[in-house]
Amino acid sequence: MISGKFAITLHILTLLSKAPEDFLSSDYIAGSMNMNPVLVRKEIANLKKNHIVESKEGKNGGTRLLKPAAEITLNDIFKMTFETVTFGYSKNEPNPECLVGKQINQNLGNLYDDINQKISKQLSEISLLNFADTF
Amino acid sequence: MISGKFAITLHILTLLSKAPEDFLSSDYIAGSMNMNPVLVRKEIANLKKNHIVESKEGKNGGTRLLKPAAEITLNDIFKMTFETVTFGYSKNEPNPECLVGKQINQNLGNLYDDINQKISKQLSEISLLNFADTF
DNA sequence: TCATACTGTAATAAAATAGATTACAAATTT
DNA sequence: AAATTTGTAATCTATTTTATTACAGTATGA
Repeated sequence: MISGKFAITLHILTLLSKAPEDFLSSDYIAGSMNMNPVLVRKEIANLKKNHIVESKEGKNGGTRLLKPAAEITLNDIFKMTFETVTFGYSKNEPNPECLVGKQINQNLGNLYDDINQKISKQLSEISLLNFADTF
Repeated sequence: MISGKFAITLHILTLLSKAPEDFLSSDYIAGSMNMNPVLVRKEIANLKKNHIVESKEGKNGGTRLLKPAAEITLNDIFKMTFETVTFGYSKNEPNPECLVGKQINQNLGNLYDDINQKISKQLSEISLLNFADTF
């Protein structure tokens, strides 16, 4: 299983980018995604922490982008919703008596680092605007 | 969360590659990984389905590689343990009345396809032998 | 000013997935 | 024949993800 944070966040931002002046409510956004508004607000909290959006409380409140969609890359979104891509580690500590067990996590980490660099490069070449324009 | 299938399978194969003549038991392998032998046998079942290893039942039985470690790529392992890399989809069907909701999964899928191509290319350039040689 | 409509956030529950364990039949070796 | 190992099903436990409930705080505007 993989958490839907990236997909949810990108969905939120796509909606916001389509109406950059307006404050959209978490309820409206949740309606487009068919999910609970509280979860939307949680992802928005993360976006705020990263200075991508601002929110206004109270009646007619909601959330809007803090900067143009052209200046937000999918890599920015990736970084704030995943630490890294990994293909996983074994859950338990491997046996340190074993040559392979002793080093496997280090070597997997190196491999995953390389992959992440490539993914980040690719995602940094796509802006939110690029993505939103495909709708 | 992400399943450890890739990491577990790669660990198994690394061990097998270090003793390509011998049949290693699931119990021995599980010892190196500090995990349950039944789970090891399940991943081995997957490897057998993909003609990467063969097993022998009975006393002194176990598993060994069917082909040289140089001829197995990390992409082969990736393909048999993950369908694809995704950064996830929202769990629920999005709202088909919404322009964004209607298309989001398609557009995410396209993005993920592009990423998978790059990852596959990168992984196909690393053989099991290459990986095992770093131990 | 007061009802309304929002956000923010904590606490808890439910659902889904991953991993561990148990059990035992079948196969092979010695 | 005894011992060892795979193969696999069934079940249980742990962990993670998602949903829900609840409510305090804030802004709007009639």
